[in-house]
Amino acid sequence: MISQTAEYALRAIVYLGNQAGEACTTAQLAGEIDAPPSYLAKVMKGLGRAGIVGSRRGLHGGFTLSRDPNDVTLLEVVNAVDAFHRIRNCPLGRLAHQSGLCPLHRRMDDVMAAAEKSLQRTTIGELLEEPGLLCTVPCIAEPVVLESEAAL
Amino acid sequence: MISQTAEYALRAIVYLGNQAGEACTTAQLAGEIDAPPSYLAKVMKGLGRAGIVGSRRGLHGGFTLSRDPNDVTLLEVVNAVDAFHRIRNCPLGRLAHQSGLCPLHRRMDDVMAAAEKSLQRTTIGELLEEPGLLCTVPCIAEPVVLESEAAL
DNA sequence: GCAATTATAGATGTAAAGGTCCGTTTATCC
DNA sequence: GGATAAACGGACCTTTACATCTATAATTGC
Repeated sequence: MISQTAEYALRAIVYLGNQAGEACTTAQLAGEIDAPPSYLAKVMKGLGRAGIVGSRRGLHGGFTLSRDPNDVTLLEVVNAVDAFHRIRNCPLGRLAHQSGLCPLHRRMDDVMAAAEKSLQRTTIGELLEEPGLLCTVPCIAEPVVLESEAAL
Repeated sequence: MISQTAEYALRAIVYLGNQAGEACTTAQLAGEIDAPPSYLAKVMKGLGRAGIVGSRRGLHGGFTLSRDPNDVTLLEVVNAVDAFHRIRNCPLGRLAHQSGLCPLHRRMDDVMAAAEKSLQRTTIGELLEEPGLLCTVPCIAEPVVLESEAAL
């Protein structure tokens, strides 16, 4: 549902939203949100095409949020890089189900619909205003050493 | 979220649930639920290991539901073949978020949690009792000709 | 016991998602 | 204008999900 690509996109947008208009290069961003730099470049391209971020080339260039964070929903970000899929027709192509899915797929799509709506309800702005630290903004933060590793 | 593999598994279980104990071979099943036979064989193995279906080899063998359909949840079926993933720790491994996710991942996991719960609430039995035709039980059903194809 | 039928196991192939690399273009600084 | 720093575009590689194939083991009917 949320691909790795969408994860990167969301992290990047949240980070940019916190930067108050300061341009941020792909390399910087990649470091901050812990994404592979060259792949992130691709993801940012997608966000640019969708009009969510703007970009400037050359020295002191980089990416900025091009819209009000309160106006950008999580769903928009996800859809920009990796479209969210609802079940619109019977996956088996049954004629009898052209209008109206069977009970199974009705439920499945209900789940999808709820997820979609939930992503649409939340804006980047809301996340920025919430008290908790954003994990794209590490303060005291250090990489976690897992118990399994620590035991070695 | 729901992989192709999970789709096949759910279709198969729904179909078997409707067969009232009659054993069904992989080849038969594959035809009915429109899944690649040799791949379905693998999927069924997974369902067998999870104890959801039982199998018999040899002539007149095949698969049967090994439990009461009212007792098998959609989530169980999905988990049997392709575990459902929640966000339990900060994906960036931030120490500051070992207990409690950041606002972004809190939302993301909320979406997952809702989906998980929704899948857990519904049983195979409920689907079988619903009025609509199951699309794994084609009656009048013929493959749909899409408008885009019909226009050619 | 033999032939047919079926699940089981595992090796292999294919397609899509995830990820890297490099040359080109645009902008800035000196 | 030359050097540098960035996004851009596209070719390429890698990993994983999806799918196929073949051989083996269990079961049945004769």
